[in-house]
Amino acid sequence: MAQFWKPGTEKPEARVVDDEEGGVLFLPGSNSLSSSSSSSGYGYVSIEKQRQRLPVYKYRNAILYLVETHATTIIVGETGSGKTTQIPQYLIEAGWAAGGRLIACTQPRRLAVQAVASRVSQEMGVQLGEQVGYTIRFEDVTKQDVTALKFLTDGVLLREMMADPLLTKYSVIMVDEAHERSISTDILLGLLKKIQRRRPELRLIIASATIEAKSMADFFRPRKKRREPKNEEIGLKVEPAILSVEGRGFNVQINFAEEPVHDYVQAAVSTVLSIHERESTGDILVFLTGQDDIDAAVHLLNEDMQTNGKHSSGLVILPLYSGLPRAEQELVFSPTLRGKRKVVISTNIAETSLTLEGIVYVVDTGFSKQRFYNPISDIENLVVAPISRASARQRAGRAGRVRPGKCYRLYTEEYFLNHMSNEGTPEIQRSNLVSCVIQLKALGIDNILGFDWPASPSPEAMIRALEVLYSLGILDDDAKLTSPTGFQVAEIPLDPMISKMIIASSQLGCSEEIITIAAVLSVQSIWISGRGIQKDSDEAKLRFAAAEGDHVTFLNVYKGFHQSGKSSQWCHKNYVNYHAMKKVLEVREQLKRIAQRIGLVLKSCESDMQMVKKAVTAGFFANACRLEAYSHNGMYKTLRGSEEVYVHPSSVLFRVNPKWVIYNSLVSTDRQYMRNVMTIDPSWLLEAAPHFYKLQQPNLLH
DNA sequence: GAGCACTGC
Repeated sequence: MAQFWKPGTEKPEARVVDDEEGGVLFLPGSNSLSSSSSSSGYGYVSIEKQRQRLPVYKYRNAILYLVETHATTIIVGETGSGKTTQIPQYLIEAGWAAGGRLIACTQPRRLAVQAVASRVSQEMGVQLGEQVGYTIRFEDVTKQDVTALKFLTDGVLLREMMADPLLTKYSVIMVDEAHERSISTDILLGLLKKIQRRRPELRLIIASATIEAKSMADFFRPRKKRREPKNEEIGLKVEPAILSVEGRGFNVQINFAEEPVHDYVQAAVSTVLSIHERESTGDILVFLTGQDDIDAAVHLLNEDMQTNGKHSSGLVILPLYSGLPRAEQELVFSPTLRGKRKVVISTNIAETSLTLEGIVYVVDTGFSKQRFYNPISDIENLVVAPISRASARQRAGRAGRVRPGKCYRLYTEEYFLNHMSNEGTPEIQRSNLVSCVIQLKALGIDNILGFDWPASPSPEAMIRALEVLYSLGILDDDAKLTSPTGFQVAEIPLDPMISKMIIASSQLGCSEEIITIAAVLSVQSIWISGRGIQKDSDEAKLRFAAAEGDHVTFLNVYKGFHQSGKSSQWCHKNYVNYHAMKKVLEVREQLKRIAQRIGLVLKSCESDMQMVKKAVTAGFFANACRLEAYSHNGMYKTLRGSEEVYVHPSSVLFRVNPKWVIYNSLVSTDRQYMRNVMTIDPSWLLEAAPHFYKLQQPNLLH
């Protein structure tokens, strides 16, 4: 059997080990770290002890061995295993950051990056931003030549590849939460596999919470034809290694519905009441699909408390979704008072992004809202759809964080076993691909259809993305990035249609204004909304409303905000979201820096809104619509696909219904609503995209 | 007169 080096400060030597089993090594609890050797005080020992109690600790040597001897190591670790905070430290201790090299650990979310980096720097007893640092958009807390371990979002690592396509400064890259299969994780995995061929010494660690490790291993296993002789030469195994680390969650008892449930909101409410009546103390977490469902459930529970107080007294009912104002969101983290039971009614935000302590009961309706993309109509839709078994397990796990818990699934076991999919569809197969195609093109990957994806998007979606980018003048006849437009668009971290609008504004002399509009469009909403203040906020909005539509209205709001000295009171008074405006300022500054770097002209057109509108049209001509001549209910048809659409009631052009408009995006509910709408002169469409309109349908614009 | 699951550069 293999011999192991003593963990310590020296980098382990590469060694070839007889391993007939084929790469998978499982080695529980046989090693010990000489922990006392470097203890320098009580606090340090205590942290060291804590570290050793984590389940991942007993795999320390096994993990280091696998990383040393395998190009790719896949680690399946349940929540609480400690993999995210410990493995990067093991790598440092083993010398992977020696000689000025860097260790990277990616996360899908900004908050996770900050939290983990801060935790790890504490454990190592170093100042955050020195040896341990992090990088997220707008924030680079690292120090050149000092930082050895860097946490970052996978999106930031993708951006870094544009400057350094082989990521040469990294010796090990750990991709965490790979099971979530976000678009940027999937692109990153595809690219890292490519990098491995050019940089055989690079080590990858793919960390995932679910057992789909096998399909991940299949992905990273090189095709038989082109075996990697280079790797074999340096004693590296190309076969990915897989290692499982148990978690530290408590047992969760699963209860299924006996019969299929018809009204899941009502069923969720009854389940909460019966838990409250029959079960011992402990908070309840309910998973619903969206704001509508959640408000309805909150209402039903409150009603019950009033009419039937006996059953529901002592319940503290708290909604939770991302659109909720920050202060209300934070209520879910406040400790439960004695004799009270907290009921958090949440969207999927509590499945991954937020972790609630004290949850003992989970009610899982089996549904969530998911994005789907139709490449034929080029429309993204948000639909309520059944979750996957992996999601259901994740939801149930939320009940076992503090003590053994219970999960109530509002669907039958038969349904769970025979009708739920094992894993959800990866995001890349449910999305518009324009941004992702641009990123790959910018990295010199021209054959998009032949790219080795962890999960391939449909050819229809890829072709549609190529068409859209061609019509925007970003790709040429050979599907290569155009110069300079295509290369400039790739540098701007926004949807290509918005980037195109910015580039056009540089030529039209209104880039200051357009960059403001781009920044506003990239935040969720700059308005404060909510029940009870609707009328007031609508009235406030009218103070800024421009006849040209929402885009120019945004300019008015920004101007007012700027003149007020960026005051939060001004925002409050005008029903404008102060946090959103601060984000607008940040994005705006970043866009200005990028614009200057790629040679755009920063210039204001003062009050010439015609230029602003032409620039918007240059990016969004494909979203042009005409009011139906005999329509009395404000029905529009898109010029491109004759889809029936309406102005969204939140738009300043609602009920104004000008004949010609373009929109920024569509939301589909019972109708398709255009969000962020602007009036246009139809002749601009031919000007902006002659090939797109004139050639297609010559009589369209009359 | 309606609504935005969740991220990210």
